[in-house]
Amino acid sequence: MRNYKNQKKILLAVDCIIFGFDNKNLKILLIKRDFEPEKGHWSLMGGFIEPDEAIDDAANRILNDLTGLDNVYLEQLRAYGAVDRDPFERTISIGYYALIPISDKTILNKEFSAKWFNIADAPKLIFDHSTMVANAMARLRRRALGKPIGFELLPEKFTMKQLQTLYEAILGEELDKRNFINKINALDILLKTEEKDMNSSRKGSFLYTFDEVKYRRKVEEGFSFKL
Amino acid sequence: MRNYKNQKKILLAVDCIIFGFDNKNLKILLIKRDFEPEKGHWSLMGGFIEPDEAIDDAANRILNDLTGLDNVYLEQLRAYGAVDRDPFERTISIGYYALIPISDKTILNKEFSAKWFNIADAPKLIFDHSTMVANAMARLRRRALGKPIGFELLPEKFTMKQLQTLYEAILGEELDKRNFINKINALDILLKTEEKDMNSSRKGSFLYTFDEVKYRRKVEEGFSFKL
DNA sequence: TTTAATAAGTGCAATTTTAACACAAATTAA
DNA sequence: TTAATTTGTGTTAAAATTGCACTTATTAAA
Repeated sequence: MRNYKNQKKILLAVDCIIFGFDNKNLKILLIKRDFEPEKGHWSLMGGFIEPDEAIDDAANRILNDLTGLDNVYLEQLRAYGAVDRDPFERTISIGYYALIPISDKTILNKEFSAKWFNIADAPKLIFDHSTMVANAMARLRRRALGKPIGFELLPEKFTMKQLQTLYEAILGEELDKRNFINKINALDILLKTEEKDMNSSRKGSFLYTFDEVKYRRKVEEGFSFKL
Repeated sequence: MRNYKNQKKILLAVDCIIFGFDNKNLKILLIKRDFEPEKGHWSLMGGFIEPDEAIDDAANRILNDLTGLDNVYLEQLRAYGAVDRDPFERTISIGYYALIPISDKTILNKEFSAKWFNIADAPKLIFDHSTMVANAMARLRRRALGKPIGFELLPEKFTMKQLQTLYEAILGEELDKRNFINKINALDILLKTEEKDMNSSRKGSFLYTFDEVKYRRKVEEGFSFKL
């Protein structure tokens, strides 16, 4: 240290762990890398940070490049900086995890040959990307226990079952239906609509939406959820 | 993205939030910056990352530069990357927080004019360093609720009172003595020695040490502490 | 039209965890 | 000998969590 002169600069990248939920499983969006090294292998979506670009902006840009989406839920995980993590050239990467809905409306940029994978079925990833995914999963799990989750991952209207399945997918364990409903209701963030979803059962199940104001308030406050 | 050519490199730094405990208050170690910009102002200890150096190694090196200590508890916080966070030159910084004992044996490198401050009394810091400290505090608080803490911050032998005071300093609230002792004992990580510390009271209070094996096991396992 | 099948919807009791609380014991300085 | 100080110790009430089973609505099939 002492001053800025003679300090060497380093390549800086962002890699995005993009989570989605298909009403059944938690998934991640991976791309097939089209340049060396590791060309043709599965990878997180990533890109380099420009000198005049905030890290958060770079993450948003990179995510938009792939999905066309803006205003996505995006949160920094941490920096990954082993010297040889990228064998081609020293690159430090900052991991971000994103939550997006899996929707027909979202058109993925063809250029990247992206594909959704169930977390459990994900292929081997390049570099330290598998570590990033594992870290992101742990982070998402912690987040689900301390703040409401689902707004970013579920369709606008959803059934109680879907919400429970989402929690189960994130936490990796089965939850008791009655206890789950009691706890979610205690949070007071849901609005029950008059509508029923008739696809899942003969009886049909009521659709809910999030009360966005209350939801956001709970996100701020946080809580300690024992599901 | 697409390839590595024409990608611009960026200056990368590490800044350390160094926590200590003087048996009374939680403190942070700050330095007086001796170069521009912001020369003469209080700052976190920091330095640049070398091209052939892992980020973790850089953090250890920088901490060692100031304290002479090795094998310090050091954990990455996150990366700070606003474009103008350092007005002199675009620099992305990765924050690390460290836990070290405040001891007479530790000789601080004079060159940095370092000084311990109570968290509450800390001066205004340069750049976004105050944000880093706030983030580190929040992280430390969360850590204290999920894993044992104290091994890195307390002297080898300590009283129950000291441990409680440490928790109170980290959590920022007073704790009930009896409940605290019950919970700590339930963790089963302490060894009671025969010795008493006679400084704090006429009666004297028993000294404890950590059972390092059990302590480390609990660090791995984690728990959910409601103090 | 009746019956069978399916998932939705609903509450309570037992257990565990957490929170609140006060006084006696040991020691030394006055 | 007395006063002052901090240590050390359990119980009880309240709150949170867990485990558990039957009825309802509806449609597809018989």
